[in-house]
Order: sequence, then C-alpha cells, then structure tokens
Amino acid sequence: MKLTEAKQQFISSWGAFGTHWGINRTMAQIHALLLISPEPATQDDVMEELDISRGNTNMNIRELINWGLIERVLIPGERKEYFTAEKDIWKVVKQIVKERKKRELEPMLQLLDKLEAVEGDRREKNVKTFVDTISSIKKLGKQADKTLDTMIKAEESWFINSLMKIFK
Amino acid sequence: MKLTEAKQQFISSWGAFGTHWGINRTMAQIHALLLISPEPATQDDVMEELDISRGNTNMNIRELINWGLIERVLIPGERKEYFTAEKDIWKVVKQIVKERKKRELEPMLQLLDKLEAVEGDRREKNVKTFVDTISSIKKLGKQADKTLDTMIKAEESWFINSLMKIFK
DNA sequence: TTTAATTTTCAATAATTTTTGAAAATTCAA
DNA sequence: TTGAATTTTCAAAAATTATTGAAAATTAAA
Repeated sequence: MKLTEAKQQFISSWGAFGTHWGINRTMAQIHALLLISPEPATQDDVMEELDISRGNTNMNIRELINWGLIERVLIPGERKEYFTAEKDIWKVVKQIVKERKKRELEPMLQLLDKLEAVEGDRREKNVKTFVDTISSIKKLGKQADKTLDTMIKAEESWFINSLMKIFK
Repeated sequence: MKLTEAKQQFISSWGAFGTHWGINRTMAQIHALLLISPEPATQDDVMEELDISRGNTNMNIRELINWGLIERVLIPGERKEYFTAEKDIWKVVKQIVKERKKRELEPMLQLLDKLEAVEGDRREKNVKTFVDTISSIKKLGKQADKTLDTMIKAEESWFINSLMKIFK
C-alpha cells in the first residue's frame, strides 16, 4: 500500500473509531492527521487535507485543544497559528481517560450517591431492587475511578509491566 | 427523594451516560428500567413506562439481547414474552467490554497491521512519522486487548483485589 | 385448520447533530 | 493608529440518527 492511501485509511478509520468514543468524526480525523504529520500544520492545511470548511476546522481544533490532545505551536516569523498533536500515545490515552472520567464517571457517581439515599422501606421489593442496583453500580464505579486515577499518574512502562505480571 | 423520582432520574441519566458509551439513549433507558425491575417486564410494560412506540421498543430490546445485556424469560402459562436484565453489574461490564472489543478494538488492530506494512523508505520523514505512530498505537492496542481478555475471564473479587494490591 | 394475540419490519417522519460560509472580531506588521 | 491577515462565531442548511405507527409476519390457543 502507498503512503497516501495508508494515510487516508488511517484518518478515515480513526474518525469512525472516534465516534464510538465520544469524539466526533471530524475531531478524530483532525487528530489523526496531526498525529501522522511530521511538522505542525495550520488551519488551512487541515481544511485542505480533509476538505472541510473553515468554521468546522476551527471549532474542532479548539475542541481538541480543550481535550488536551493537540496544542498551538508558535513558529518564529510566522503570522499563522500552527498545531501539533501529542505523539506519545500513552499520554494521549491518559489524557482521554482523565477527561472522560471528569465529564462522565464523576457526575454519575455523584448522582448514584444521591439516589442510594432514596426514601422507603428497604424490605419492600421495589425499593430493595433499586437500592441494590444503585449500590452495586456505585461500588464498581468507585473502584474504576480509583484505578483510573492511579493509571493517569502512571508511566507507560510501569503500567504495561505491572499488567503483564498480574494478568500473566 | 421518593422512589418514583429516583427511578426516573436513574433511567434518564443512565440513558445520557449510554450515549457516551456507544449505546443509544433509548437502549440504555430500557436497560436501566429492567435493571431496577424486581420482576421481568413485557414489551408493553416498557412502552408504557418509557412512553415510546412499539417499534422502537422492539428494536432496542432486540439490540440489548444482541449485546447480551438482557434476556427473554418464559413465564409458564403466559403468551407474552418477558425480559429481564442481568443484575450482576460485573457481568454487565464484562459483557460490554467483550462486545466493544470485538466490534471496535479488534478491527482497528487488524487495520493497523496492514497500515504498518506501508511501502516507502522509512528514512523519509513522512513515512517514518506514519509508521512510528501506527506502531505505537498498535503496541498499546495489543496490550489493551490482552488485558481486556484476562479481565473478561476474571471474577469480580479477584479483579478488585488484584487491582487494590497493585494500585495500592 | 382458523383466528386472535403478539412480534417484527420498515418507509415515512421527526429529532438531533454536524457542517457550512459569510460576517464579526481579533491580531499584528507597518 | 490603520488595514490586511487571520481567527472566531453562529444562524441556516445538510446530513445523520432515532422514532413512529401501521402493515406484515409469526405464534400458539381453540
């Protein structure tokens, strides 16, 4: 396969992959493009390469910056802004985990705390099933939260080595 | 908070949560409803409770069965079909991980294998950046794949205990 | 069988999300 | 300062995804 075709396939399937992970298609495609760009790129580069509008490019670049997946780069003597993606995939994964934990897991755990305190006689079947369900989700969720915290702080080599040992 | 209100909040936010996890809102809401139902429910029960159409209910129940999250239950002497959700949350998590691994991670890894074999001189900057990116994603992906395999086979207590030890 | 209950399908419609592009705002070199 | 280059915003349009509901298919009791 030629590089041009391989790049296109990567961008396209990274985009599709992203949609399953709470990131929209274009955002993931821009991320893919920057991941495989040896040099920082401008908004115009991205627009042209992916054939998307200026507004769309701008919004998604901003969103990628919010997610901490890409950053602005200053090129001395250049007026335009350049962007580059974090190339260390382990850092990328940690960053995504961190964001999603904050945006999704933590609010859910907060809600479960509230719901667990529902009124009513716990001997009543409906109440019992509800509280039991909430409690068990909360238990697993809290555990996941802690584990992810540790993972976010971890080094890649440490992480992989540990898991290799434990999960033989 | 009253049980009725708590139930509604749970269903509604489980639905919103689901949309971030590759499951559509209604599907996640039906799942939530069945999770907190002490008894198996019929399609009509679900329709009425969530105020959605018959077609919608049917399609999403079918999809939940495909995901292995709920199952048909036969009630002797009853003509209608009843459905019940797996209540063991650890099993639910394992089931979701298993499905998403099969649907998303594995196809991505297959693609990366193909893309890594791209033609061209690896000393050329564009080729090098591309291959390096693909390789590092692949490396982490393969590791995740193995880890998830082991997790899928694991008991909850074993999993939690192990992680507690490792991630102090 | 026949028939009524129940489930499934799917074209049409509705709702939601994404994208566009032109105007407004901002930035910076002169 | 000024004004051209660049970035940002956002209402309207397009694309995508979800939902409806009625008709068709299936099931099982009589």
